[in-house]
Amino acid sequence: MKEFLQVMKERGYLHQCTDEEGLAKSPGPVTAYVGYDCTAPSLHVGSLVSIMMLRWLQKLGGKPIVLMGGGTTKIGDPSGKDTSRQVLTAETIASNMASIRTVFAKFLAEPFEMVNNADWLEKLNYIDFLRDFGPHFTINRMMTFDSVKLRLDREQPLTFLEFNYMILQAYDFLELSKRNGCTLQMGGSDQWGNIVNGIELTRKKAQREVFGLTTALITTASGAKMGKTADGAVWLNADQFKPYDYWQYWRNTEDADVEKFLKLFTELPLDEVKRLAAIKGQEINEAKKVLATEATALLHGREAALAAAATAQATFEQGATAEGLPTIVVPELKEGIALFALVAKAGLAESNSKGRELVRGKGVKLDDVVQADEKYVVKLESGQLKVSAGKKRHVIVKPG
RNA sequence: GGAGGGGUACCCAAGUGGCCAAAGGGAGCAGACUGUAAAUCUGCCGGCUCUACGCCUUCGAAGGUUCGAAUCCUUCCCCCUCCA
Repeated sequence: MKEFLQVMKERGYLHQCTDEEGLAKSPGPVTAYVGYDCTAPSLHVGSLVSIMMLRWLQKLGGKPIVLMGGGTTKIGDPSGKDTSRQVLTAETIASNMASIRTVFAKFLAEPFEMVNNADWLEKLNYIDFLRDFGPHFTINRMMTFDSVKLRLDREQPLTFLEFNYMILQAYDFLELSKRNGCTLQMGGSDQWGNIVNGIELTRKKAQREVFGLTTALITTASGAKMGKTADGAVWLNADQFKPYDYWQYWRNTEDADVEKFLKLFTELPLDEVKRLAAIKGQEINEAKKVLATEATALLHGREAALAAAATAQATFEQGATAEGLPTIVVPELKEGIALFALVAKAGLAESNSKGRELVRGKGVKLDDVVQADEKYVVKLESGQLKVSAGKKRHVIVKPG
């Protein structure tokens, strides 16, 4: 356990821990869990930090539990949010959960526990639950937690439904400590309050000493939250975010973040990380490529990572029309199609109007040549053409 | 229940009868510079198409006044502050 904490600290995961010394002294393999929402069909890179923690835990002999919030997602966590979450249907939650599961199989070795809190939360009887657990939570105390306080301070409504979320999450911890001998809950810093509640409840109801550990919210050096790109969130599921795009995401890391990300999102030894991070100027791009390949390999496998790296190299460094770029068949090419329409067809712009704007703004290249006339007619009987929007988005189009 | 203040585009925020698809900022996209980085500068930035200065939808909701309303009137909904 000591070793795990050591790694957490060295690699920059650790933000707060309820009792570091106590946790370090835990005998035997520690069982720890992280809870995940099922609000979307995929997790995004924001969740990656905690997934990596579970991975490290397992590598170092601990037992990771992945808790799927099938029950709590029906309530909606108010932490860090200004407005209530939209209520999802049970079907949506179930299908999201199934989709999210696949990611963990890539990061964790079998066997690992995966549980769904709907299994116990949905069995609860309201009156019994209130009587058993209600007395352990005071409103006074709950009002002091950030998730509640922030909402109130900002004069945003907090519904009773959401107010109950932290109680249910606390109950999860108690339940897991009983059924799985779980003694540690990990999560993002916004989960601190929820985690602390769980620890207290477990102590009161089960007389067990359990621990909490949080990570700092990971932001880029320029202060932006991680995980946003031109096309939205950086999803972990391959069907929503292609390995190549994932590789690109890491490749585009800011200089100032390279070291931090290498530590958090790859498993390279620290001296190797240090060596890579020491590179200055243009050469730091080499470090970014390593970061991209290593991070992609963890999620999508080394083969996919290397393929992405090769595609990127061909596209950016040789200016070639690389394999691996998305290819779209546009039959209209035979007849000739206006450039703005082609851009839209190729998925590089949302509509013809957007296509025009992009072309006018000198954002479109045909086989690496800028073509700023939106009405330029592209005609292609056979073969293929590379259409680029900006520097990073490329598509191959062919007539058939 | 009483008295005030407020609800504007993805977010913040101006606008208080025509010049308003609506200032400014942020975010986003593109360009320049670079290193597929950051910072900076420039352009675009409600939507759509036949790109016209055209059409459609927007200033909490519904009606009304007016040639014309985000702006005035009426009713309603929601939020905030103070009082009870």
